[in-house]
Amino acid sequence: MKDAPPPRASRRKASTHTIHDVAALAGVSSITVSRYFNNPEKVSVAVRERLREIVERIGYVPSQVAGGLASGRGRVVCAVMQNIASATFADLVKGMTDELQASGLQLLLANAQYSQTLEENAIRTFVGWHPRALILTRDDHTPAAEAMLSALDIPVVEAWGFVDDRPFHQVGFPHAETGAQLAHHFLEQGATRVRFVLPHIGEDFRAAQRAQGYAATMTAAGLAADVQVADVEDDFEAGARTMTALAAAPRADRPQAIIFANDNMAAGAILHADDCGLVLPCDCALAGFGDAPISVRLKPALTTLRPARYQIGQMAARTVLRMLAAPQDPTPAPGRALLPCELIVRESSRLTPG
Amino acid sequence: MKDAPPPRASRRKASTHTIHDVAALAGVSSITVSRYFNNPEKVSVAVRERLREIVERIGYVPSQVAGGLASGRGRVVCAVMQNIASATFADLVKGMTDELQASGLQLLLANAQYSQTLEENAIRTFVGWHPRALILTRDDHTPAAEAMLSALDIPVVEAWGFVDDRPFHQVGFPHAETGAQLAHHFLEQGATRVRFVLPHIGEDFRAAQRAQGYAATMTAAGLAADVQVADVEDDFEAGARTMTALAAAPRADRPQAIIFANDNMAAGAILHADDCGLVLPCDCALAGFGDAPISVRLKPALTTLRPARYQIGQMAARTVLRMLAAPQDPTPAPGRALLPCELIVRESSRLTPG
DNA sequence: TTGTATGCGTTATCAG
DNA sequence: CTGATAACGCATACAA
Repeated sequence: MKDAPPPRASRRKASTHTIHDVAALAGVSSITVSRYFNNPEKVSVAVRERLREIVERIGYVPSQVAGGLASGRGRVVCAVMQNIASATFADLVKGMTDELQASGLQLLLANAQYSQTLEENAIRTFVGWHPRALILTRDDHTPAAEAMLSALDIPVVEAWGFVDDRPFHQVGFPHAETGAQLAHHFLEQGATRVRFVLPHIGEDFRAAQRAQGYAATMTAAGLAADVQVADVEDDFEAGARTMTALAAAPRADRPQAIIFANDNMAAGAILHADDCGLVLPCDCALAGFGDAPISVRLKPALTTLRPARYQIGQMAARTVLRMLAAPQDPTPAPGRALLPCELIVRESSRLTPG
Repeated sequence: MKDAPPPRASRRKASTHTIHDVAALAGVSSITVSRYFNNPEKVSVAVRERLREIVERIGYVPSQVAGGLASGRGRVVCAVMQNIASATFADLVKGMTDELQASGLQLLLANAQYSQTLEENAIRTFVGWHPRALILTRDDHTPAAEAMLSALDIPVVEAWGFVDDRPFHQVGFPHAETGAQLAHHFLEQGATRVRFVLPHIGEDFRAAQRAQGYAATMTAAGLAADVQVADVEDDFEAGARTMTALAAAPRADRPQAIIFANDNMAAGAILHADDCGLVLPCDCALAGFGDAPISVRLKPALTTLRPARYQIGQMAARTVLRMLAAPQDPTPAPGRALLPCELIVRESSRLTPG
């Protein structure tokens, strides 16, 4: 038989109320307070009202940390983005938070800057938070990341892209196809020389996918694929330089149309064309990607593709919610949500016959 | 004397490794594993190496939830933003995450859409996460929110603005002053009729602060303050309509210069001026706010103010880190970091004499 | 340098 | 409808 251990110094932080404080004030046990928050209907109306008043008065808020530990299911969803400084990021995040908030789920964000390694690090960090679900924004991960994902045993959504044969939910659109779409748009108008301009030393692998779709379409049509990579970081400047170079080239060598990997490059081109003595779209037809707010205001207005950014974020979150609400389905078939990426035809892409 | 209670069903989730699994595999006690993560130097090199191998092999990641609960200090910093869809949001968030990440702190974000009530809700939610610090992006809160903030007893940073006599750390710049700065810019050129155009039914209270600074300057100069509010949501459209109205007004009634509350409105105006038969800046000088990437490319290039967005996010995070690193200072004087908001003078604001 | 005992604030289980 | 008890996974205090 052991002696009673000596009392130890307590580490209670006096500054915060606990469920026990509320229980004591109400003259009930703490589990009743727990139920008041999680299953109010299982608490009598009288007690409920008393608790409501006390909680209100002392400003008690249940600890997500303790609750998450005890229940084994925290209220956290994690998302790894690729470019936290882009408009795409903002719209996706808004879509996700708007949708998750109502369910009391907290979104944790990380930035991978288009890097597989940074994505792996982010996932590793997130694992420590025991999230209920994970939202990723690419479909090619490091082997280590793939291993963690399958070991996690939680819903995983790959948003923004849309590919086949993945073990995870897909919410987005096929990027290569959008490149093909723009190529077709020009081929249908009779173009034979169409160029694709990628941003500087490509971090953005989606842009590269669009370029591939373009190239495949050109090749299939028996035409030459002409993919160029910008030599400056700034997208506007890159577009402007493309125009300068175009004006300097002999007319016969010029492409009849240029597809820019994003609207910023195209805008830079349009705003600089006049300085180069080029008249758009006569001297060269243009298209972009992303439907930036400014694009419709440019002269000529920019033809572009409009991805459903907000809706993709929203749908990714909905997919998560659906999976969490569903009964314990062991390995459900991954959901596939194909969201629109609409071709917006404006003046800039009108090809001059001949 | 009571009977031994019957054994209860365990709720262990088999799917995740714990610190005990690692300890068992290494033949040490679990506290040693805990130390390996938190104070590696207190563990012998031999054990350290063994643990490193095991952790790597089974892919163990410490639970932030359990750790946070046990230590009473989770690795969380919370931030309430005002407009999650804006470029400002993206830059601020990037500055904060870049800075916090190295310290292993996780940033939790919420969106308040310029609403005090939504901010209060967000703070209430965050309280449940027991964050180490809180970053806000306004300085006027509801009484309830103020009450929670003082009860929290953690560092609170108010970022983006910069006001006096607040109990919390300030990181940003005084917005009213920037409005005054633009007003002066035109007054110094001899302007007497300067207009300020606010975006539609103002959610953005910062824009209103800039307008106040403008108005005060005009009044002080003995001139009339002329603040107009856009009648459409879309900023580009609002700017365009401003030009249309300007062209329709008799020349003598026209302002000599217009300050737009943001660059998007100014861009809309510049892109539409030609359609109205207006020549800028001769017919009217223009200025904006925010230094959008496109602004320098416009014809004429747009005069604007360039707030140090990324640096404000970074400095807000640094302030948090500094406070957390500092010893238990009970109520330190709030820090005050005044970050630059630079006037970028370009062609659009050149006033035509006479 | 390592281990033991205890508690963080909440919820799951089982009993009334 | 309510309550007693034992986890949840880890870190702190203290002892060896």
